[in-house]
Amino acid sequence: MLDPNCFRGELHNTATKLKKRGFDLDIDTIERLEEERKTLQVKTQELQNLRNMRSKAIGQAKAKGEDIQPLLDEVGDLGEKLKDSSEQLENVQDSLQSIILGVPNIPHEDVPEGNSDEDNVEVRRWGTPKTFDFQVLDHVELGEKHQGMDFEAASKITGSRFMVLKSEIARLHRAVIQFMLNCQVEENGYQEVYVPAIVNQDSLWGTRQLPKFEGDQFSLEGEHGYYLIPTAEIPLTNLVRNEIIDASQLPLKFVAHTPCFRPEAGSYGKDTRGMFRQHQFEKVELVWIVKPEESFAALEKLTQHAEIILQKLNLPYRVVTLCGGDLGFSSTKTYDLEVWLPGQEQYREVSSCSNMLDFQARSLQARYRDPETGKPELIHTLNGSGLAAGRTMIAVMENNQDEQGKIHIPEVLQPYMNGLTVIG
RNA sequence: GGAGAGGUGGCUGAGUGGUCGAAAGCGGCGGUCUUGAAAACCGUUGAGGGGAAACCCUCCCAGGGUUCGAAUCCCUGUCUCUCCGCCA
Repeated sequence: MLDPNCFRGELHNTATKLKKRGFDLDIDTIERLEEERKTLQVKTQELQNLRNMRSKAIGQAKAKGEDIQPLLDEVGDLGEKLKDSSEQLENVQDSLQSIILGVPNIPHEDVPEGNSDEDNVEVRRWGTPKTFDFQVLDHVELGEKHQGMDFEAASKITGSRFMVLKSEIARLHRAVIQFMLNCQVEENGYQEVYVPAIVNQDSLWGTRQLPKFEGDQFSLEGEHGYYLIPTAEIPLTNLVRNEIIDASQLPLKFVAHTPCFRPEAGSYGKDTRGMFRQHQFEKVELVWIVKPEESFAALEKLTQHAEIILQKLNLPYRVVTLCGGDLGFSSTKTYDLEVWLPGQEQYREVSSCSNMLDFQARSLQARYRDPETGKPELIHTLNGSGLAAGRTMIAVMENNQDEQGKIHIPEVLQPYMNGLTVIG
């Protein structure tokens, strides 16, 4: 959530900045509620002060053995008034809060104008899409050719948007994950973390999937109010919830491999073919916890760390900056990595790297102690996929096929395939 | 799953319904002493919020309740620990 001060003196400025992402701030309502809040809060606190003083006086009188009855009479209807006032205050604060919780992060000034992914701006390209002098197969055809993908089995076992992988393809999938994880741990200095794939509501509030995006998670039956994670960003970022971190510990760089679960509501008819968009998929996630002044430099590094994976796999890709309208709720700036898929003849998303500034940290109450002032300050959080495993595997399959439909294993993956160089 | 014990500041750990936001110790910071350091000694040191300000409010796991007044009493939840059972 945004700093409450964004809704006081800064209100009009905030509203202007939010327009970039197509968000309309209800200025009039906020101004009215703020006014009421101020009056009621001052009044309530005065009454509390009065109560505290009276109670104290009663305590002192009793200690001296004096008669406290006159003092008790004096209290009168103070309790009623206080209750009344604090209830009103609570109502106003709830109204304000529910507005504020629905307000997304302010886009960074670098973020391009625009409404949809068509307005995203390409930053750079790496590699050149190979030209094939034969009819390329997409990953579904390749997978079925090698008896490595069984979508019918998956829909029998569960339903649509699930998959069964077998044999070398299943192993290739695992190889991609191991490779990515090892690379981030051994070469880029990440701390490997194993986390729960089921989280409680507090964690979802912390990273702001709740209250606004309840429908984007699978919730579990039972009295716990648990959810399946749509991304490891949630458990990883919540590691620092309610913590005051020593400045010397920063930056924290976490990497984890987890399954991710997404209902994909609202994407009917989109990417229905193959394993591009699934209800369950594997992902290696990168999360940084940094000092505020370091977060934009961190975003560049984090993005590079995701890119290195694609480079080592020799997969052509491009990097785009998301425009205001395409930006995620909590992000101030996001780079998407899009890998070339010969089967679709287009660049498709395999990673999304975002700087959340203090937007999540505020609801997480995640802070560090500033050595200068000795005071706790909100940290900044960042996250990015490094990378989505299934989509990366698709790209490996499609980009490394030959005329016979054989899949050539990239060198860096061969050690994870027991030395296998080609499938088929 | 059954039985019991507990959750207090950065940490350990006291706390009788009434100046308790909380003793003490450790740690941190500042100082005295020292050529320097250590030791010793002295001082200081929780978080969040409101208000133009003086100053005030809230917070002792969470949420309710009792009371003029709750860290302290009651209820519910939650987590941790110990024992038993079960188990990968």
